[in-house]
Amino acid sequence: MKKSKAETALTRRRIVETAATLFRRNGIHETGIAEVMAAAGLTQGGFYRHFDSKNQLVAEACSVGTHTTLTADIDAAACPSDGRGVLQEVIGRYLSTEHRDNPSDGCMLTCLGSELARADEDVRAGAAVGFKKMVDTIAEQFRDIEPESAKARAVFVVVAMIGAVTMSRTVPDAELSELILQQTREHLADL
Amino acid sequence: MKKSKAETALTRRRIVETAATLFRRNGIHETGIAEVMAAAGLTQGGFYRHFDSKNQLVAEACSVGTHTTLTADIDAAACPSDGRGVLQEVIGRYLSTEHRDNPSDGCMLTCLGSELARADEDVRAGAAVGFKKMVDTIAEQFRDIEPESAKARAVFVVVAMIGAVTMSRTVPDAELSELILQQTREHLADL
DNA sequence: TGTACATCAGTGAACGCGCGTTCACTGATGTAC
DNA sequence: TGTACATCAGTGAACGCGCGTTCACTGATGTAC
Repeated sequence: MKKSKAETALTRRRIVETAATLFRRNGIHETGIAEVMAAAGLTQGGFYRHFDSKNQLVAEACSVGTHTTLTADIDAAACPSDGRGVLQEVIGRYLSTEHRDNPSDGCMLTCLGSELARADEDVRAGAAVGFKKMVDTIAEQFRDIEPESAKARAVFVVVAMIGAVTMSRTVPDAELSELILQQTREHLADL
Repeated sequence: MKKSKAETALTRRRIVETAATLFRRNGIHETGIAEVMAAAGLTQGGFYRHFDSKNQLVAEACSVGTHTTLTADIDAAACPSDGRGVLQEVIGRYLSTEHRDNPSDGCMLTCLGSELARADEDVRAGAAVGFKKMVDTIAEQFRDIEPESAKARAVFVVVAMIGAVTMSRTVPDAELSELILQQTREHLADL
């Protein structure tokens, strides 16, 4: 059963990406090793050939999985279909009902926010890497102000978006959920 | 060992409040029945005399525990020490390092945000009650605009605050954590 | 180039622990007479 | 008011299940000669 190094690395990456998706969908604690491995087309026994512990997987999945979506969205938004700016497009996508309703394809920070806040420093450091990338990506769009101010403003935009999507997923009242997204879109557009 | 009705009700409330504190500190999944009961000065066996399941406790703890702190803070802020308005005072307290560093005394929505987003509808409904109270409390402070607009604005304020405190707890970088709180304070003050 | 051995990714079962839940039992209080 | 019984909050042990982790084993690939 020995695999080539390239194949092993590929398998490892597949496990991390599968885990990131499942963590987003069901949370870290609710996602078991066996479930991750099965979803990756493997059996649980093989897990420890790639990782020392579940916690190591969590840390990797968080640093890899946090920014992927936003980055992909930025790329897609780089040439927005309508006349709106890139920033509007990114904010609009993040605060969309699609993002709200599809956590497993979405932003990890929103899906795991409060779980990450209580996690090991390793895991939190991984999440922070993703957070900083999000901030930088947004900050780049504030071209008319100084870099320092742009970063500060981007920090606010990112945390407001995270809070908004989290709460829009929490309230069962559909109207209120919409209001949360819409209000956040409007207030952030005013910056 | 039979207790009077009043005593039983008191015990039940103590269990709910103890649970709310532990949930805030360690999360729902990480907090066991036995731990809650021990912290309330009881043994685990008695739990099911008061509740049908852990989930029922979670739902109650969320609806009770979500707004307590903010409400208490509003009351305390009703006569702010310095010249600032009540709104500034409330926002300042929510976005303080004290609140960030003491989750067990703080807002449940921030502590459990992403866990709540994936919870049963019962639990989410309980959390939504708390969320709406927070929004109403903030909206009352926007006296110069129409109630509808005030509510809409308050929704944004609340979700931004929740996102900010959650992320300020996540990033291990102390400077960035401060920046998150400070920027959110400033941007919300501008409303 | 061909052969023999070492490596190690992956398998599938088992272990051990924690946690939600159940249960037989206790004994103080409430209730019926 | 006093007595006998029923109730039920609380105890402490046990059950059963799921999950993280371990382990003996397999067999295809890499490596040494």
